Amino acid sequence: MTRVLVVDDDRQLLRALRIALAARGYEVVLAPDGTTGLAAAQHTPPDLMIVDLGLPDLDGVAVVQAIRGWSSVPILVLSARLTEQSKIDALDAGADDYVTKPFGMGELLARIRAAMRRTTPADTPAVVTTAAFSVDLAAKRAVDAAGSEVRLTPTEWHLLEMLLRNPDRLITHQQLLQEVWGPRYSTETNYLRVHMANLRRKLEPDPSRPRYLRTDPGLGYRFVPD
Amino acid sequence: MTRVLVVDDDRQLLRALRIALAARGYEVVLAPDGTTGLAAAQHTPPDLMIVDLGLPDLDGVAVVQAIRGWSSVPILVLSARLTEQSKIDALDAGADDYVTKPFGMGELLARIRAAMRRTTPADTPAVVTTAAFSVDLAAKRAVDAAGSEVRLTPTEWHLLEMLLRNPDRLITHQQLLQEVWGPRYSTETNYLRVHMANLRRKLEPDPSRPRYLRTDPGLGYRFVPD
DNA sequence: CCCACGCGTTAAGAAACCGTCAAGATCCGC
DNA sequence: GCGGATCTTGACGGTTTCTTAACGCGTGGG
Repeated sequence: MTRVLVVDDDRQLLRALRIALAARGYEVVLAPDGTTGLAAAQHTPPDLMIVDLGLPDLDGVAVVQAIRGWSSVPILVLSARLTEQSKIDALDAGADDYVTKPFGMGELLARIRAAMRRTTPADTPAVVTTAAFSVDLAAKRAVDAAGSEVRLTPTEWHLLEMLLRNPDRLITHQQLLQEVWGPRYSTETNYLRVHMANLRRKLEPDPSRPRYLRTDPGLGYRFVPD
Repeated sequence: MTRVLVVDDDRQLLRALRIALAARGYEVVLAPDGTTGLAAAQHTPPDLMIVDLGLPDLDGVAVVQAIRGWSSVPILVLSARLTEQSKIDALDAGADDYVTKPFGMGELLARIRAAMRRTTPADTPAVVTTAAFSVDLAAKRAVDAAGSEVRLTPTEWHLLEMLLRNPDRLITHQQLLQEVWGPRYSTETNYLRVHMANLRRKLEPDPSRPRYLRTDPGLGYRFVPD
């Protein structure tokens, strides 16, 4: 899922953006000031950032420069400032686009789509490797220890991704079912057993004795790295 | 030198742009209408395009769509129109940015720099060769193993380019549909099946058993090099 | 000891998806 | 306008994937 980080101190705008973006299937992370925004960008790297120029602590341009020091994530700058120079400064600091308040939500969403469209190339490796298999979550590619390709179905990818993104952490039946099948299926633990068995058959050295995809009886599953 | 193609019918604006861009070291090509602009884009492929929405012959959106059929050159749209929908349409047609008239020359230049900054670093090899075919993405030329030329349609080029630029990497249905047909078509997986079949018939040694353009059922397609 | 329960395993039918084809519709140059 | 190329659209059968149900196994409690 595409993650969007919004850095803005206008609570009303934050709320509107969260609703509009979530409705389009984006994952939304909010930050009320520059410091929090920079921390969030490091902690949970977003696929796109929206930054207000008028922040309470740092200047928006400073935030853009700080991000550009280590990331090439698309940045969309918002501002109520009308001067041309502020636009030039923001764009030359490394912003990808500049939108003047007030703006229409439809336009902002279209600009987000335009920015996302440009960032397909091999950016995030997102590779998890163990002694028995190696999985590239971004490329949706899995290979076993011998190096031959392993084919996984959509459901298997979805399950595996949740587990691999949370190494050593228990993921409950409910969490898995809600994420993969939706909120109505939180009791169908049958599905989990079947698909986990398929995953193990494809990835575990000894499927009947899982080494990496472990069961926590009565609770859920977890991925245990080497 | 960076070549900029400006498509606009406002003589005064053309003149101002030519002077301002030339002063910054850009090579400038001017076109007074959409037809001339499209011809110029084919004849002398620019590194960036500036297109006015209100052209005498074609709609600017149509020009953007036509360009996007075979090229991913950055496109900056100019317009005096104020409606939000016209911005959304232009951006979704494949434009990279939208600037409302009247605008400051400094802002336009900053937006040009921002657009150029995004494209320059990630230049992928323009020629992809396998045992069965060889494709020159820049020259839009494909030849089979025997060396005879293969004719591909604009849609086929667009699809093939996305796959070839991301070897071994899965490209989802959504990504392909959004890139080639626009965000409104993200459910028309029918299109993909038809055009992928055509591509395979033209490029694969055994089209019914794809070796290079592979299907990941339920997910998307990927290009697997030798 | 027996039973209830959760888990892993398997297999078969249902559903979704894919490749293929061909008939319109549309767009293009001439 | 005309004719060719390209794209859209709908239908069909084959394949993959998902769902569903049944069974075996081990554990722990009665």
